[in-house]
Amino acid sequence: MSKQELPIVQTTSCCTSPQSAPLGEGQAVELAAIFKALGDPVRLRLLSLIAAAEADKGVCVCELTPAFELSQPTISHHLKLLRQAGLVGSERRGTWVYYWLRPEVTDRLASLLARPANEWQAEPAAQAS
Amino acid sequence: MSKQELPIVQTTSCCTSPQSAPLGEGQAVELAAIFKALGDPVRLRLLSLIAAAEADKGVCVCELTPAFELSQPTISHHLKLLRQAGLVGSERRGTWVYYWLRPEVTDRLASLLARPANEWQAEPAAQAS
DNA sequence: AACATGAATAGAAGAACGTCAATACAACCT
DNA sequence: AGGTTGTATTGACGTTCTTCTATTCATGTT
Repeated sequence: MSKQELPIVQTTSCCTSPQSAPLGEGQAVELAAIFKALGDPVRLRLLSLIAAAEADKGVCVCELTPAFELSQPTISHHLKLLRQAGLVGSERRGTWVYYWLRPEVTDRLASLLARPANEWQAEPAAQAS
Repeated sequence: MSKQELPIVQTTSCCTSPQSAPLGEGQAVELAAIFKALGDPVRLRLLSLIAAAEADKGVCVCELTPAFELSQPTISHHLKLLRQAGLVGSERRGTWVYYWLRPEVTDRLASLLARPANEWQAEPAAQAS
């Protein structure tokens, strides 16, 4: 049970099958899973709290849970979904577990949404300055 | 029944209640609704097809439906969700209905995701060039 | 006016989701 | 070793979502 799920996205994506259609089925499934993780108010607020922390430090779950009027298992569940989507990473430090943002993934989504008129195809992640 | 739903987002958002927390509850609900609309492979592909078209022309539903192995009502339903999220606009031209992208909304999401370490707060829409 | 075609709506069935209470696991501290 | 605190997992319940078939609405044509 100590299996750590792999993130859905590989930012170094090697295209699935760039046929003719823009955004192939495979990529659509992959991206939709990430957007679905963002499609909940609690998870969005969690992510914003996590993103607000210093990247290398991370945020303790013990700081996140009391920010919501939800049970601790519910918060834990949402954090798990964010992690499975690849949006955050997590690590245990002593008694506490810390979560941090993975900007590669959010950047990928941002670059995808930023130029919708252009290419929605596979994009080898943003190489922003 | 001829009521045209209003998009969820008003890009000229007048802040709900910028308290202390990053991304207030209200904004989280609002944004999550948009991300949820993106959280389905079919809708993502629909959006990419719509985005690929010339902005002022739009895409006919009659071109979108045969691109999927789904029933016509199902496609119609997904298009409705994209429209309710404010991601696309639609218009009837004679026998056919056309859909087009609303870049203001996708741009807003992009700018939100692009700088997660910075401010997730209310953002008066991107004022791109 | 009747008909044909494109698109939206209504209603239903099954799967997936969000939440909780209860429990299990992990690490620290006597 | 036993107890305490922080976090994750399990199982259940009600809601929401995706999809379908059947039907209705809208427009254009004969």
